[in-house]
Amino acid sequence: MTDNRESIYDKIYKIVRQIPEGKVSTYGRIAEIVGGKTGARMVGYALNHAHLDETIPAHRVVNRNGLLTGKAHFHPPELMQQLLENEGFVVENDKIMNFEENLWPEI
DNA sequence: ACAATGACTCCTC
DNA sequence: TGAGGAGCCATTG
Repeated sequence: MTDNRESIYDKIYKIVRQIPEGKVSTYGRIAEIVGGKTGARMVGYALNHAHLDETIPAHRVVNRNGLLTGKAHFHPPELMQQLLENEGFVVENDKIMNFEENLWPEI
């Protein structure tokens, strides 16, 4: 927010935007990439503001279980699952089944 | 400055 | 196996 370096949100947005199509990532993973003291909660908090930016594929970010925890914040909530399924993901019971195979970044 | 909240994660029962 | 509580960092009132 302040002019101090890039806010953690800026970093998080950058990372999320770098997620290639057909891939997904987790909050904790992004937090690790961002480094610093940023925690998984901050990633989710940042994405909460991200919904204002269409360039941020927030639907590709799920919790470590692959569960669509943030689907309720979409317009409509089903949009998240739709987008994921549209990219070739198998979403069942609000959970991505093959997210581990398409997890990003590649370890 | 303090307390409360949140799209998380981990540990324990 | 499933449910509950604590820890975690940053933002907001």
